[in-house]
Amino acid sequence: MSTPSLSAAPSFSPLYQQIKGLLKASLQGGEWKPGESIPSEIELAQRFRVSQGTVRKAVDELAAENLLVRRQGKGTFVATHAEEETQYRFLRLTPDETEGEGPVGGLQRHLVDCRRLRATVDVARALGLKPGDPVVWLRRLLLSAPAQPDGPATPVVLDDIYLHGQLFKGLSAERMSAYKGPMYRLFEAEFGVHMTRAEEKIRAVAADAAQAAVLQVPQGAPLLSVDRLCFTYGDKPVELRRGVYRTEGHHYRNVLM
Amino acid sequence: MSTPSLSAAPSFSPLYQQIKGLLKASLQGGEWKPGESIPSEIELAQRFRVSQGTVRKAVDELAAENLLVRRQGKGTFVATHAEEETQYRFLRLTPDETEGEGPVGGLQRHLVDCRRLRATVDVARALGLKPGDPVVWLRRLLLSAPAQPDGPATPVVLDDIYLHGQLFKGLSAERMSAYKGPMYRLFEAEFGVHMTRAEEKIRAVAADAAQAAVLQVPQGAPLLSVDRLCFTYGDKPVELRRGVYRTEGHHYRNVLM
DNA sequence: TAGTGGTCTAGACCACATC
DNA sequence: ATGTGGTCTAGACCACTAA
Repeated sequence: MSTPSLSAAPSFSPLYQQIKGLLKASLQGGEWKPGESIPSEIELAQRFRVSQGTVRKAVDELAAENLLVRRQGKGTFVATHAEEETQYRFLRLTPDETEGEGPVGGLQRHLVDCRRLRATVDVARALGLKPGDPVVWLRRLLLSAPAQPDGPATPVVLDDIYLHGQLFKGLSAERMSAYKGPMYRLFEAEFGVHMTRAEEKIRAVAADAAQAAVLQVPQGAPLLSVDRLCFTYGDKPVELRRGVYRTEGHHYRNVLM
Repeated sequence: MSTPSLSAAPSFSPLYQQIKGLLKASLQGGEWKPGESIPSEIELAQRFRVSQGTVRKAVDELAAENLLVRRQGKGTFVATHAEEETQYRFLRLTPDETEGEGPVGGLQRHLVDCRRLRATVDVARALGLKPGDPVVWLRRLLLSAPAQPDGPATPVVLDDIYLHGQLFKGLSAERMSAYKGPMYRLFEAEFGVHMTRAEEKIRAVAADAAQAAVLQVPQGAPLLSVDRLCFTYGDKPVELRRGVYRTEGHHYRNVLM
């Protein structure tokens, strides 16, 4: 391989970046599903006619972006929301006393409502749709494990979730309730939509009457408002989530580097 | 170099990890100051008696952690809070209308107070001190640029800052006010303390009387409470910052991967 | 034992900044 | 022209996993 180059690659970027793009395209195209293994580095090197080191650098970056997961001795796998470690990858709410950095443990999920609606202007804009396009709307509640066993669980999160209507066609309250695992795992398993990345906008708001009733706080009590826009492969927005969090006993944790 | 190994390295970890540790130690020890360049990869490779590729991997990781900054053709530099790009590296508050992902621009800083105090129990615990140990306390206000030029600036952030007393001995209101640049740059320049990392705990709270007055909101209005613990080299905690943010017109932005 | 990812080396060449 | 980081290769060997 005297002059390494991809056969028909007009763009002028490093080889490993081009490989990375091809791998991303394969992920987006569904050549490898979440949880599956991708070909070994040697195979990929042969396929793309580059050295193993170049493939390695591409895979390294995709692993750093949490699109792939490397496991020594076993292979490289497509990231999924199925594993224990990544259950609540996007939920940054943590009990106050916890020292172990872990996310909130022992949450109960409760689906309040699920309907098919037409996108409002702001929802449409966030999801890249036109106003009036179909969306799926979910409302669900998260309750933290009770202090004593058999004690009452306290509600901590109320989420309003808007999903891209085309991608989540058959979603219903029944299918949601039947599923035991985390929501993003269900989205992968039932609709083939893997969430890769999210952006959140956080504000402090006063609880309105409805929120106050559900979260068992006085009306006007301060709540954390978390607007999350969640993307799948190709940075395509597919979920808008408006959550309000109770932050007595819990907090939103973040690390800055 | 037939059998690559560090002369006296009893631990059993990859070479590049050991190199990384040595580089970190040099940063912590002040061999290279923020903004300065470190030796070239070739020099480091000779010093540590490893190949350039091994040094490269160590430096890559330190650059990923924002401890070093690579500049092609120029060299590798110790990260600093002086550059434009990293001015407000740790401030995640953003104007609502902004599309460009940038942090809040055109902020006015106003120092309200500055005293030497004795650490309370919680401050001491956060900073790794004993209760009663000396700390420096700062209160400062951030005001966003006015809508119209010559219009009134609106207060958006009220920070209470507690600093490790030993490290910030000569800090005074005068020195703070005299300094034009960002606070973390002053800390580097005047006290040799570079902030490497921070952890934040975010809650929604109701404005008390004092906060309401300063931030020009009604008492009881919801505010974002941001508790930041900031670390220097060696993960040593040196600053505890309790901020309350107004979030009408601004929001705390976060990206989840 | 074979296959995977992980580490390390040595050397070539490219892109960028500076003199 | 020189020195820096950036890319790419080829090959050796190690560590882990599974059959």
